[in-house]
Amino acid sequence: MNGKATTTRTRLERGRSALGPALELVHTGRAPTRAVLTSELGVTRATAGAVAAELEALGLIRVDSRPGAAAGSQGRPSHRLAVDDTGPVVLAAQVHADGFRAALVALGGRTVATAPGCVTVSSDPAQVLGEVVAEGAALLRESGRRCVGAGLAVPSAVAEPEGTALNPLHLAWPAGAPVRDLFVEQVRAAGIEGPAFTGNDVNLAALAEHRHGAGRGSTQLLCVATGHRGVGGALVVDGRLHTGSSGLALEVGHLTVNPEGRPCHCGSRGCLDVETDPLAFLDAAGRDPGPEGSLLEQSRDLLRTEYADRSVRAAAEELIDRLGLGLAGLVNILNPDRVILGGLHRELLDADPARLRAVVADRSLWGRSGSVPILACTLDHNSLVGAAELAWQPVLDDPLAALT
Amino acid sequence: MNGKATTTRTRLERGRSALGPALELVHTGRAPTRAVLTSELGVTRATAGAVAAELEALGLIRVDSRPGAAAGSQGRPSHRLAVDDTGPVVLAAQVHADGFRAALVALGGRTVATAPGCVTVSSDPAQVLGEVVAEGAALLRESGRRCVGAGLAVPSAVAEPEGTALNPLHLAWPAGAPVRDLFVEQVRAAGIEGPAFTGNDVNLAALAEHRHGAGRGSTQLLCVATGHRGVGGALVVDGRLHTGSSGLALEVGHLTVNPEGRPCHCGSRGCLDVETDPLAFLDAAGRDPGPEGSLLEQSRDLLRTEYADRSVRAAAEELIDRLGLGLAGLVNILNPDRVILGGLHRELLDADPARLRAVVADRSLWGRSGSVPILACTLDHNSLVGAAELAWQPVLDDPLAALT
DNA sequence: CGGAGTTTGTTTAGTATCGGCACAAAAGAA
DNA sequence: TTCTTTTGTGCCGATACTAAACAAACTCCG
Repeated sequence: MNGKATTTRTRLERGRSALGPALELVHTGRAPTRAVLTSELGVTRATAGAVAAELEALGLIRVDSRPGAAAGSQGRPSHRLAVDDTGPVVLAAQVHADGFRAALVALGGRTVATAPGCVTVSSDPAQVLGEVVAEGAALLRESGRRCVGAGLAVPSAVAEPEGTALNPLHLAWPAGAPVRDLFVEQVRAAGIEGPAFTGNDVNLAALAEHRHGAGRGSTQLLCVATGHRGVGGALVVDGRLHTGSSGLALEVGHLTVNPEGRPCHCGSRGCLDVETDPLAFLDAAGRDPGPEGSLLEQSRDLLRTEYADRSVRAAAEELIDRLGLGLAGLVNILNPDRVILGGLHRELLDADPARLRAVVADRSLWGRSGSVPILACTLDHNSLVGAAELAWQPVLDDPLAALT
Repeated sequence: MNGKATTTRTRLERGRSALGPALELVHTGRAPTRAVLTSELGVTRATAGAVAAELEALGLIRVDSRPGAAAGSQGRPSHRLAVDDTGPVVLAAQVHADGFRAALVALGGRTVATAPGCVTVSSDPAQVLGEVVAEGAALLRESGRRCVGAGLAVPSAVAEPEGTALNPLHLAWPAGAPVRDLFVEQVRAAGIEGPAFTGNDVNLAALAEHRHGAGRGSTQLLCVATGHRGVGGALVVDGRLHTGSSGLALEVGHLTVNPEGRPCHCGSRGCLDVETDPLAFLDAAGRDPGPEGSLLEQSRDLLRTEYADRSVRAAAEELIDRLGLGLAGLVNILNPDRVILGGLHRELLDADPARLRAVVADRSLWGRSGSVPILACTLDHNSLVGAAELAWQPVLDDPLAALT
């Protein structure tokens, strides 16, 4: 079978071209069987069989030819496809306002090991990245797995192609810190194999939700989220992040949603950033930020336990109206087929979904684009999973080239 | 050579895969010689030669092997490539507030025949489209050329996949008119060969500018224009129109650029639509729209001949500031690498480029994304050329399949 | 229980689209 | 003229498929 030990000249350069798409289908759960793989790829059964066999030989997927559960329909049951649990992993890392976290993530977005994370954050990016990579390296040693890449999520816009963090506001890092180079450096220093990538956390969360969460099947996915301070946005078009020409697309924080609103550091007033983040919510509800828990946690607790309180409810409705205005503007410009909200925005959606949807529909230009589904994100640690997606991407693009 | 009269089973289905990219390179002028084609395609000289020969055999391009002008460098001079002037054409049609126009457009965006157009516009879309298609059919008969498709530009958002005009405001057409189907019907009735497509005029103008005008080489091109009433936007990403999930992306007219501004039919105030279009300019300059010429022509005359007038200059500066605010919002969300302005916006840019660039830079989040080049469009009738691009697209995607 | 029908996997043969290589052709430079 | 540089062309083989026939594994129905 596939005596492929012959001359592999062009194989190494271009690979089997259906290999990448096939792996992506299995990776995202869209090809549970070989028969589905055949139709999704639009190739013959012979080709799909060869591709699946080659991916299995690479240790990336498992082809289960045993009968298994009845398929439900008649005809010969199809071989089941699944990512290989014992295959290679990538190192995923995330830095946020309250600490950092490292994890090993297998194909399919499955987290196979997580370090507890840390709550002390230094103002020196190199030190923080060194610590998080060290945790990842420890996980790798324990697991004994092969590592094929690393990804890092940071709460800041990351300029391409330089890989610099332009506004790491709540990390106390210097603006313009070369996070990508620093991360690559630390990964190399720790002896971890494979390429290393860096991206904005909301962008990566959107990527993760598109592949493994509430965004599956969407072709134009808009994601908006707020974690601690400020608001992030992301757009996934046909399965790829829309990063703009220099990685700065979807910086939605300075859409005006309240002309007489709070002053913003950008010089304007009533920006989405300062009108719909957790601090704005606590402020609108007349609460002072307490010492316990992050701003997001305090806001979430308030929304979930004291929603009956008049001031809490009024604050929620005010934020929902502002958020809806911003979303409507984005919907008019981007025309997504799905919107996913994260962080506090997800909590606001849960609190009063009808109100948010009504505001968006009212301010959208046409009924249909205004009736775009607005959903809550569904993955835990979606930025972390998204960082792993970044690292997996070369493998998904060309498995043969990436693993040799 | 290439005795290709054998079995053409898969050829008909998939075509030579480098054929489309090669034709696109010649079409957009990025492959003036066969040597450049070789490097641009990233294939061997042998492959590029075969591809060029096949495109010549199809009657799409001409390969000029005569010495010609000295190449400037040493070595054997490369064969020159050009689109075939005598090859097939597409029918391009445009409907706007002041009339309609039909033309025949060859590869390379060259208009080979134009009908004078008409100034009377009926409120019945079928009648207008029938007349413009009839003019196109007459041009075709005169020219004796082969027609491989037709494209139509309309001043309205066109919903996909239905092909309906959602807001044909200044045509007095009913909202939701099925323009795509009507156009296809008229094209079929006139006996014109090939598929027929319909698109928004600003979208198509952006496509044309990207391929043949000021947008060449851009990977993320933002285009904003205003012709008569209202403002249109378009985004071309990696050479393809970004239409959103249902064709409604880049409907930028209702960005708020002046919270205390003019009321807009959308229910809000100070929208880009009503703050930066020709009517807004005439209003700001204290002039009543006259009976002679379109609003755009009147505005242009005023700007070019009476810019010294205090009221005209003040009006221009007011509109520039509003437009800059809107552009800055779009730049923050889309992060384009180039911005092209059309219609009155182009005139405003010409009137005071420094002011407009300063406003955009000031309201953009980071210096670099704010310093995006802002240029005037360079093509005459760019919507018409864009409509032709739409019709050429199947040929550019797969020349063999499209011509058989 | 057993055949018919259905769906999927596998084998074999064939082919389109390239890459690699050697050589020829057309220019400038020495 | 001769050498060097650059480009075009013919030939061979490899890759990644398709097509078609056959085999396998299940359901359905009598």
